[in-house]
Parts: sequence; C-alpha cells; structure tokens
Amino acid sequence: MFDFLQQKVNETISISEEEFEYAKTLFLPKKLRKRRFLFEEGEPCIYTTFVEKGLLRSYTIDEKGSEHILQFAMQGWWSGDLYSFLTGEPSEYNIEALEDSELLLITKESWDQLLKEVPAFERYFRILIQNNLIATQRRLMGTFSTTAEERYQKMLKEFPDVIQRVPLHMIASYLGVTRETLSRIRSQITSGS
Amino acid sequence: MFDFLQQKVNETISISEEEFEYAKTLFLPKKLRKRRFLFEEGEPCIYTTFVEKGLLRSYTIDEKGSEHILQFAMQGWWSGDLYSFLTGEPSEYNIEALEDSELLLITKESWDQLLKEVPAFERYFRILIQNNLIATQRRLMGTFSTTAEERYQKMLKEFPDVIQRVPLHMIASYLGVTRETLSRIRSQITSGS
DNA sequence: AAATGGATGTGATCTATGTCACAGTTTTAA
DNA sequence: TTAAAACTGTGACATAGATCACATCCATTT
Repeated sequence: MFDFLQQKVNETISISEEEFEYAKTLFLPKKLRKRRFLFEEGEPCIYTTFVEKGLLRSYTIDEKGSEHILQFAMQGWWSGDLYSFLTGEPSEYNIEALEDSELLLITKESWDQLLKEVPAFERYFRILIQNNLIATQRRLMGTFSTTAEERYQKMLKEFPDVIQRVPLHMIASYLGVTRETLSRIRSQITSGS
Repeated sequence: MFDFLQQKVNETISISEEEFEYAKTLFLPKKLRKRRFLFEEGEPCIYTTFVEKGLLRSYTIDEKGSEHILQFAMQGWWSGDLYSFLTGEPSEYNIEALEDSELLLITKESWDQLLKEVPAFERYFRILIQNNLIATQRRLMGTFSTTAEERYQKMLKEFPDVIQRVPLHMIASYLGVTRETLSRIRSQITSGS
C-alpha cells in the first residue's frame, strides 16, 4: 500500500526506516472508484493525496460551464488543491478518479506534524513543489508561444500513457482547446503522416 | 541594503539575529542599471536574485521572435530561472532590469549552504515556491478561461503598480496577447466608461 | 440484449485575436 | 539639442480556434 510513496520519497531524501514508519501512520488509505470525487468545487480540500494506483484529474469549471484541467495525477504523483488545503477556503477545483484508484490521504494537521517531526520532509516537499512550479511555468509559456497542434505533439511525447488512458475531450481541456479542435488536429496528423 | 530581505524572511519564519547575519554573508549585493541584463538566453542562471529596489522582468523569446514574459519582480520579490539555477543547464530566459535596481544575488553553492546551516530557510523557500506555484496555476487556468480584456482588468486590480511602471507592450506579452490587441482593449475601456 | 449516456468525428459558420503597415509621440543617449 | 530608438495608436485584412448542429460509435448498466 505504501510502496510507491516510499520509493518516491527515497528518490529525493534519505530518511530512516523508523521515520518512514512514523510517516505511514499519518496517512489514511482510501480507494476511490472511477467517476467518484475526492472533493468538489465549493468544498474545502481537506486532504492532499498521493496516488498509489490509478489516475486522477483536477479541474475547474468556468462561468460558461467549460472544464479546464489543471492536472492529471498518475501512480506516484501528488494531487490536491494547495491553496484550499493550506487556507481551508472552499476550493475552485474538482478532483475525480478517472480509473479505480488507491490513494493515500493526509490532512493539514498531519502534514504539519510530519514536517515538524521529520524535517527532511520539508525538503522533500520543497523539491516536489519546485519541480511542479518549473513544469507549470513551462506549460504557461507554452500556451503563449505554441499552437494547439504543437502542444498536443509535445504531450504525446511527454505523457503518452496519459493520452492512452484518458478520453480525448479531457486531453483537449488540459491543452486549452475544444474537443472539436483536438479531434481535427488528430485526424490531420493521422492522414498527414 | 538587506532591509527588505530581512522583512520578507521575518514575515514567514522566525530566525535569530545571528542566523540572519550569517545569511547576509552568503549574498552578493549588485546594482543593475535599466536595460542591463542579469543573464541572457543560452547562459546558465548562476544566481537566484532578491530585489531590494527596482524592477526586473524575466522573459523568453520564441522561434518567431516574440517575447513572452514569465514574471515581473518588484521590490521584495525573488527572480531567476529555477531550472537552470538547479541544474546548471543553459537558461531559456532573459532577465532584464526595467529600472535601476539593487539586487541581492546568491549562488547555488551558497544557497545549499544556507539551507544546510539554517534549516528554517528550507521552510522559507518551500512556502515561497508554494505561493508562486499557486499563483502560476491560477494564471494558467486564467489564460484558458478568460478573455484578454478580463485578464487585463484582473491585472489592473492585482498589480496596478506594475501597470504604472511598465510599458504597454510588456504588459501585453505578460498577458499573452499582442501589443496591438492590448492597445485596442485599453482604448475601448477608456471610452466605454 | 437492450438501452442509456459517454465519446468521437465532421461540416458550416462565427469571432477574438493576430498580422502588417504606417503615423505620431515620447524617451534616451551621444 | 538633436538623432535614434522605444513606445503607442489605429486601420485593413487574415486566421486559428470556437460554436453549433448532427451523426455515429462504444461502453456500462440493468
């Protein structure tokens, strides 16, 4: 149940077996079935989540009713709404399982506890968030400087598994285009070469 | 020279006077005149920078020659290219002073040293990066869900001082539109109400 | 096995924003 | 103090991508 988390943590920091055993006590394992939600817009995000198995998406819905996907979280990734998690404010995001998933949940209190008791986790999360920031900045600059097709091609290379496992209209709303546009892009690519 | 840095750090973490005195020894003060660069595309980003006074921008140039601004950094903000700073790889960004500026520079080696000797800084940077990530995620979702005018109006509210101090074409490339479009938006707003 | 809802493809049109071109104004540097 | 460079505005036109409207097609549930 904690295999992937342990592996990921050990890739970044060195902690003792006892420290990891302690960490385990602070997480709540949970199974979430396909199409079920971890939380929905308007509720506070009371857990930050590690994905041991499965696939999640976090997304917002704008005033016109369109969905915009912030993140797909596969095995070994973290998910949640940082702002809501830290402040307790209602979230603007929804988190939904796209496949039957096994999650490890941690509350703000337990997380604070973990950082306090095992300071190496402060470093772990700093590095995790840092890499996330770098990737998000790239994605932002990419939406300014590249066409929808270029972004799709890039995603094909970077996350081929996500594209395999996720319906097209969700890929579209991750890339910031409509499903119709992505459908046309894809048929053009297939015919073109 | 270190007033703003000290203030900002104390807003987030508690450290002793001696610890801050130690931190000060790891920074290199530098004045950067308007239109001068801290580094340019292709060079590694060897310093992360705190702005004591003035205003910086970081931006990329795409294949068509268009500029895209990642960040404006005013007094009390940090700037740099995280990826290049951490890996030593050549940066894709340029950092330029938009006004005569006073900066505090720190190298990767000194930064590692700082985090090791004063672990509270690990927490400081985790929180800093965390807030930056939250803001960048919002900006990304905003480019998907709002029009150019809405983004401009939002920026007017959030960063009126940046808009005052920075030429229109740079605001445009921060918002992800052309200067012509922003010019038209602005004249429309002025006439409209 | 039928039925319901989710997912995809594709045509016809619309629109926000980009591109190009030029003029006028302000700032900077020699 | 003057030339050069940076900045802003605006018209005419072009275009990537959005919208709307159907038609299949596929998967899940009963």
